[in-house]
Amino acid sequence: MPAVSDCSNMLDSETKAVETPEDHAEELRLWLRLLTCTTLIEGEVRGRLRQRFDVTLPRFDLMAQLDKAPDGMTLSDVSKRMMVSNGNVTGLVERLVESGHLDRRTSETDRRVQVIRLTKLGRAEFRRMAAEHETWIADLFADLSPKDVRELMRLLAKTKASAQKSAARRRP
Amino acid sequence: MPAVSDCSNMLDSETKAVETPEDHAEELRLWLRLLTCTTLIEGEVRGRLRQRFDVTLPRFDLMAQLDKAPDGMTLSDVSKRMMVSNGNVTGLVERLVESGHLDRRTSETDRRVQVIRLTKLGRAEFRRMAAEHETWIADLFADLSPKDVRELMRLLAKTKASAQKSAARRRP
DNA sequence: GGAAAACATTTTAGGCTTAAAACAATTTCG
DNA sequence: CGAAATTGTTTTAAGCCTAAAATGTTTTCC
Repeated sequence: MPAVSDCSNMLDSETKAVETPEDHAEELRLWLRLLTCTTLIEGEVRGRLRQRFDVTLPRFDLMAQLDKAPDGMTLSDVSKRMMVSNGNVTGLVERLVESGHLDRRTSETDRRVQVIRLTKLGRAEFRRMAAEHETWIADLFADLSPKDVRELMRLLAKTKASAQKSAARRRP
Repeated sequence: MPAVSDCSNMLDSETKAVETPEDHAEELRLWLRLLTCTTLIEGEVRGRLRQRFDVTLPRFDLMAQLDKAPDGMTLSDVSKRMMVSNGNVTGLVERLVESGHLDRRTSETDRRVQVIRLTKLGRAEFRRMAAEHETWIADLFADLSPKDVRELMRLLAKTKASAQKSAARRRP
C-alpha cells in the first residue's frame, strides 16, 4: 500500500489539505508524553510539599513568585506569571494573608491595584521549603545528563515559542 | 573565583554534600519550563474545547481513554491512566453518565467493579472533537521539525523514567 | 470455614480553578 | 471637561481535584 499521505507527498499543498487529512499522530503522542511527565512530577512535588510542610502546591508557587520580587507584585502580575485566572489569585492570596504569610496593601498611586509581599514569616518558611524542593527536583531529573538538560531546555523553548505563536494566531 | 562546588570537585563525596550544597538551578529551570509549556498548551486546548464544543478538558480526556477501550474500563483503570484520584473519576463519570455520554454497569464477575463505556452518542461526539483536537495540537507544535519531535519524545521518555524511579525510591 | 488483608469505589471536607459578570478606578480622547 | 474605553480586582456559579475515611466485596491463608 503506497503511503500517499506521508511527508514525501507535498507537491500540491493546495489540494492536499482537503483531500488527505494529515497525520499528526506523532505530535499527539508528544503532547501526551509532555503531559504525563508534568503530571507525574507535579503530583510528586505536591505530595512531598503536603507531607513535609503541610502546604499546597499552589500556595508554594505563589510564594515562589513573591520571593523573586522583594518589592511585591500586583495581583495581575501574579496571575500572569502563574498563568492562572484572576479570581484564582484572589482566593489564594486571601488564604495566605489569613495564615500570616502574605502582606497585602492597596497601591497609593492607583487605588485599583493591590500589592502583595511575603511577610517575614512567609519568606522564612518559603526559603526553608524551597531549599528542600530544589533537591526533590534534582532527584526527579537525576537520570538526565547535563547535555540532556540543555537539549531539553532548548527544545522546550522552541515548543513554548511555537505554542505561543499558535495561541496568538487564534486570539490576535 | 574558583568553582569549588562544580561537578569537577567530586573527590570527597562523603563530606561534600554537607559542606557545599549542590547547585541544581538548571534542573529547577528545566522543571519550570516544562511546567510552562504544559500549562500553556493545556490552557489553549481547554479554551478551544469549551468554545468549539462546550466541553471541559477533563471530560474530553476521560472520553479519550474510553475511546481506546471498546470493551470498557473499570474506574480504577481510568484513574490510573489519567493519573487522577479515584474520587475525581467518580464525579466525572457521574456527570458524563448524566449527560448520556457514558454507560456504566456493575461487573457481573466482581460486584466491586464498575465498568464504563462510551455510549453511541459519546463515541460520536468524541470522534468529532478528537479530529479537530488533533489539528490544534499539530498547530501548537507546528514550529518543531520532525527531528525535534523525535528528540523531544526521546528526552521526555528519559525524563519520565527518571521521575518514576525517583518516586519509587520514596514510596517503595 | 472464617478472620484478616486487599481491593474497588464512594463519600467527605476542604481547597483549587475557571469563565463570565460585576464593580471600581484610571486613562483616553473627542 | 466628561463620556467611553480600559484596567485591576472581586464575585459568582459551576465544576475539578485531592487526601483520607468509610463502605462494600473479594481474596488470602490459617
